Parts: sequence; C-alpha cells; structure tokens
Amino acid sequence: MSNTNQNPVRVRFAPSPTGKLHVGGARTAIYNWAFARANGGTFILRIDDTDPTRSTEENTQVILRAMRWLGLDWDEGPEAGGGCGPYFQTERMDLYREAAERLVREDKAYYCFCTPQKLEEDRKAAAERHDSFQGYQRTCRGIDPEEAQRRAKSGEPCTIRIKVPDDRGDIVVHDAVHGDVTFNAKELDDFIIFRSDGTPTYNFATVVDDASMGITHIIRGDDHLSNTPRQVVVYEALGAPTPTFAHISMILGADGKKLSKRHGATSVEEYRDAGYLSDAFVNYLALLGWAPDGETTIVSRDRLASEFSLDHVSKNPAIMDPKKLDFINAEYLRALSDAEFAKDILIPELVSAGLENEKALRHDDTWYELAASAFKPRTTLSKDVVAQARYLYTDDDELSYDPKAVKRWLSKQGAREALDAAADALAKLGEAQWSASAIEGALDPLPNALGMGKGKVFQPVRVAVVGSAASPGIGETLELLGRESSLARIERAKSLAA
RNA sequence: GGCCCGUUCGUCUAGCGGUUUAGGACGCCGCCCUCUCAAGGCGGAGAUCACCGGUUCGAAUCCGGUACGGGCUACCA
Repeated sequence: MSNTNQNPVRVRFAPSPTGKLHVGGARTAIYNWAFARANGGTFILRIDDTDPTRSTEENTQVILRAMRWLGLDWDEGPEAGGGCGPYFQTERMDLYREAAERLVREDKAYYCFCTPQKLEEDRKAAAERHDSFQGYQRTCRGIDPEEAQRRAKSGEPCTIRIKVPDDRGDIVVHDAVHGDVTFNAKELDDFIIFRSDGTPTYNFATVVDDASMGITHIIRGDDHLSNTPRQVVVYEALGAPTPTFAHISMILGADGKKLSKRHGATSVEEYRDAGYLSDAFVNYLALLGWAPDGETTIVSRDRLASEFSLDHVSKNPAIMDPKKLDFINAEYLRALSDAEFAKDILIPELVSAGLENEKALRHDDTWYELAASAFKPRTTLSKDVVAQARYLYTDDDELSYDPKAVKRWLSKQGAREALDAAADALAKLGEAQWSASAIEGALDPLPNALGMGKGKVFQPVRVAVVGSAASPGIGETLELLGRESSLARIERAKSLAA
C-alpha cells in the first residue's frame, strides 16, 4: 500500500519499559526503522512509560541497548533529542492533561463519577440480560457540564471519558497490511481517557503523542487493531489527521502459542548473548513476515533500508524457527573474510572463554586466519569456535580422548602402524616446513605404502592429536597445533593403539 | 456474549482469475566431493491452497457461510 499521506514519513517505535525488548517488539522496531529509511523519513523512539507500577529505568536502558545492538538508529528520542520531545510519556503529563481538559471544554469528553463497583455491576447486569453491548452505559454523559465541573473541582473522584459521537457511523481504519477494516462506532463505549489518579490511559496518551509528533504511519502489533477505532475517535476529537496504520502479526513459539519463556529465548539480549550476529538476527526477523519476493533468504540491512515496504508484509502470525535463524547466522559467519572472522569472532570468543589473553595473544595474525578458515564453515554460533579450538589450548599430556573415537580408530588393527608411519614421515619435516600442504604431502603416500585405506591412516592421527574423530583437514589441524605438540601427541597415543 | 483479525509443504513464504503438473528457503532424506566433521554441488520426499457452497468458460486467487486459532471489549500497554 502506498503512502497516502503527502507529508514526509514519520514513524515511531514506542515500547513500554515493563520488560526487556522481546523478539516481537524487535521486529516491530525493525519494520518502523526500515520503513522510515526506505522512505527518507524520520524514525522516532518514544518510551511509553505511563504505567508507573511496571515501568523501570533499568528496562528502558535494556531497550536502548537492544536497539543499538540491532543497529536501529533513531533520529529523535532518548539521547538523540529532537523537536517533538520530551520522548518519555512520564515527562509529557501536562500535554495529556491539557488535551483532556480541552476536550472536556469542547464537549468532546466528560467527567464520569461512576465507581468501579457500579461499573462492575452494570457490566454484570448487561451480561445477564445478554445485551450485545456490555460496555459503559454512558451514565454520566447527561450530567450538566457546569455541575460536573464543580463536582470534579471539589475533589470528588472522577475519570474523564471520551464522547463517541452518536452519529459517527462506520469507522474505517485504513490499514496498509489488512486493507480497510470497518468498525461500527455504536460498538465503542465512551472509554476512559483520564484515570481518577490523574494519569492518561494508553489509548489517549498514545494518540496525543502520535498526533503532536506528526506520526504519519503507525506500524505496530495487531493486538492493537481492535483498539484502533477508539484511537481514531480520539484523533477526530483532537482535530488531528488520522495516520495510516499497519498492524503486523504476532510471533509465536514452535507450538503455535504466544512466545514465552517456555519456548526458550524471547528477549533480544538473550539472542545476542547466545552468539547470534546482529545482522543475521535482523535479517531473520525482518523476513519473518516480510518477503520482497519468493526467493530472498539473505537480506542485508542496507537492502532493508532501501527496499522495505508495507505491501509485502504478511497478515498471518509467524512461528519462530530457530533452525532457520541458525542457518542465517552461519551464512553471515561464512560471508566474513578470514581476517574478519579471526578478529571479530575467533579471538573474542577465545578470550571470553579464558583461552587467550587479549593483551598477549599467543599466535600471530596468520595463525588466527588459518584457524578462521578452518573453523568458519563449521561454525553456526560464534561460541562454537571454542569447542573446535580447544585441542589447541590443551597441554599435550592432558588431552582427553573421546572413548568412542579411541575404540573406533585407535584400538583397531593397524592403528599403531599408521601412527608409527605418520610420526616418521612428519618428523622429517622441519619446523620451517610445517605447513598444511607439506604435512599433507608427507602423509599422502602412507596409505599406499601401508596398504591401508586413507581413513585407516588419517583417522588415528586425527584422534591422537585432537582427541576426537572430527576436525578440519588433517593438514590444517596439524599445522595449527604445531610440530612439537603434534609429534608429542602422536607418540603419546601410541600407547592407546593396538 | 459482542466486535475485529487470521488460515498455501513440518516452518518462513511466493502467488493478486488462465503462463501452476502451486515456485523458493530452512529442516529432513539420498547421491557426489572426501582422511573425519562441516562447507559446497546435485537430486528427492513433502501442500487435495482449513472446510462447505456460490460467481465464472476457468478460483489458492472474487463472494457468502462454517470450523479452528488469535485479538479487543480494563481506571494494562
């Protein structure tokens, strides 16, 4: 759907700091950001912290950190400033109060003195008589404005309710992903816009902010779709133009239920900590509900920022598939050059695993790049390199052997012979000649010479040196380990060989 | 109860009335490569397009209903 607004695009992501940024919110943020970038618009971050009991400063910080990790830079908002601030709802209370009072003055809203008990009774009664309308009965709509004003001033507890115009008829929400969605205004009740404690409700504060910030497109979760006609009523009461909406579906867990802790990681930082790359994570989430075509699996941040559009956003809820996320992450890892992989992935992981000291690395760049090229195609998550590199950081006499590998390769007939021959051949290579290609050159003739299959020769050597039956090519595996350790380990393994 | 939304391979999706024997990706299976494990290459299985009716010469595509799932209906957001 095209932008029906003539104004420059302004979108916002407005999380409530009542918890961490979860994957659904992250995708909403990505879509807002991408839509702004693709349209040369402005991306605003606003913190909707009107619920004082659940909002925390810490959560706000977590959200900002997650946004930065995702690489979603905002043009206006906390720390960025901007002409429509402040960007925390708690700092905009005066605006809401003024707006609400103005609506009361203009007869578009009114004071309601009904107690929660009375409202509850009305609701029950409506349910019992199977009334199709079970909302507010508009009890206080008829109170004389002056009297209401007086009672409110005198301190009588009251809320402020919006007056849904009797003759409003159908409210059509223009939604970029769902098309036009029609609601009948008669089904809306005169909902509360201001609580008795003097704070605004969500449906009011949001609209006041979105209107005053000039938001042109509201991209948010589709749990808000049903609330949208209420918000339209507020826009109209305020005399503000209604923006275009885009309600995006939810992200669900593998069982098709709402994503929760049961499903494993739900917050952005859990994925960050698990070792996912920001680019890969954004790529995966972006394509979970948006498809530029039927083919694309890998989509860069730049492409998102130039091509994203609302008309390829899907309407149905998406189930999070960790396997595909893993695949995409591995793709991004493989796309790194050896030097980048060494510097950004390998070394930091080794450092955080305590195997290397970043101030005093044990090897030179060439070595790390060789390790990078060996491990890269075998790495799904960054931290996978640690397990692969472990044999390189173990003392020769402390290397532990996988019992299965020993049984399969070392205690077999001929293993001892293979180790002897390999040791002899390798010993002939000097320190200076110790390279993957030279090692392979030395080892290659052995199977023929011994009359054994290649596996029978190479696998015992591999197990002797690595401790397990899987590793990169034998040449690289040995080159990385170094001549001295390689020979020592082969020697040591002879005692295990048949 | 009322209102609203959704429903294409296990999963994410392409599809906007004929070019569809419904395409791609992940996952799964097989083969190739190969010293192992990956990566890579090639191939395969996998969807009566939720169901039922209608419109049409022709429907996954348009319309109606049903079922199932979800949301809203709060002095939560």
